[in-house]
Amino acid sequence: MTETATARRSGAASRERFIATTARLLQRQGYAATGLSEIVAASGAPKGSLYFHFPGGKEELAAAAIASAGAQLRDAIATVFASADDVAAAIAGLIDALAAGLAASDYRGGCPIATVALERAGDSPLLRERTAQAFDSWLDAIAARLRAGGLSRARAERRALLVLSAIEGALILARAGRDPGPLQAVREELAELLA
Amino acid sequence: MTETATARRSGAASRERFIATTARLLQRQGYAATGLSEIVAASGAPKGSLYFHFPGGKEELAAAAIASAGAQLRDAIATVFASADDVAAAIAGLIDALAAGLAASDYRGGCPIATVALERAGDSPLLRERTAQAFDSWLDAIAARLRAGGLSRARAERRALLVLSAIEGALILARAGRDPGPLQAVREELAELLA
DNA sequence: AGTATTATATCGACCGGTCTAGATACTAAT
DNA sequence: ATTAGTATCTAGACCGGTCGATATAATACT
Repeated sequence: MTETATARRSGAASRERFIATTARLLQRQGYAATGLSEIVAASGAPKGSLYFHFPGGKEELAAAAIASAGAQLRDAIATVFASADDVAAAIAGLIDALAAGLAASDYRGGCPIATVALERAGDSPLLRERTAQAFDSWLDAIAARLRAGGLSRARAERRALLVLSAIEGALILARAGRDPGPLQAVREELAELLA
Repeated sequence: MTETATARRSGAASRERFIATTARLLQRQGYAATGLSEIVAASGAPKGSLYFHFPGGKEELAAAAIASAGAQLRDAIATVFASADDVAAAIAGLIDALAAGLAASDYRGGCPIATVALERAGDSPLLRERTAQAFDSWLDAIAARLRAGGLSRARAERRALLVLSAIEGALILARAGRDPGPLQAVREELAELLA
């Protein structure tokens, strides 16, 4: 209840470092391939600290990392959308930003949560739920922009599903092929559809 | 070169069993979470046999499983397409078949190779290449159908990328949400676009 | 006899997780 | 204002279990 200030500040800092490190590793290699030792080493902290901040172990840490990465991308989507004139430009801008990030990571980045979603959806209800929530938050952002562009609520939600699905799929294809082509194709096809 | 017949037949049979078992496990839990012990146990074979058939170990076995699953889905796509009157019906039929398979697996199935593609694209050139080849073979099948529907080669290839991307993405969203909604939305939106 | 295949035992390395000890910093009583 | 007390957080050793991989022997077939 009565919480000490400075002790918590330092503690919260290393907690955030754990989350950020984990999010990056999960994005690149998924859940099962990311060991706690690797997380601890990359965070520059001992293993005991990790289990102080995340008593639930790897799963709780991953859940926090997924939530963090989900919120971060949701904000990034909102930022891109805010500086776009029309719906087509908004989607194109989002895809371009994702394509740039993917290439910058030498095709190791991609969606920050898709890998974990696929790996753990069947076995971890917690992670399944967290990934689903992140996807939903992105869908909400896209659908809101589509509604602002004149679509009805139902149509906007349906179309947002197409847009996000196409982007997620294109990120997979681009990563497997080490080629931004799929993202460009999706951008152009969606531009036609949205026009 | 001179290969014995019956010994190889029995050997080839267990080789196929390894591949089929591995393909199923990779689809459901990915590469890193699937142990060789699990594969061996599910195959009903000893571990020594596995390393006789796949001296390259886990990676070679996974590559064979990916190739097998890729060819199998390519054939399934061709089958669905063959019994569809127009392009829109062909795509809708494919999505319906995938949605049915996903629900039948209690949302554990999905794309047989996407998880491995995301997990290992950055670390295993062999698996990256194999997953990319499988995606390409599906793209070819879809593009061929689109060309038969009247599109030019370039437009068909671009649109096939959108179609496959949207399907792959919808499979992720559906799995994370345990809900066929994303697949249905993509089917309906694509039907409009293709009409 | 000779090769192909199976079968099992075992390897070192690393897995996620737990434990205890110690350092740090804020609280509260005097 | 000092200091004893307490909660927070760090630190690293350590656990049983499982990982992918290998070695060697036995079996089946030509």
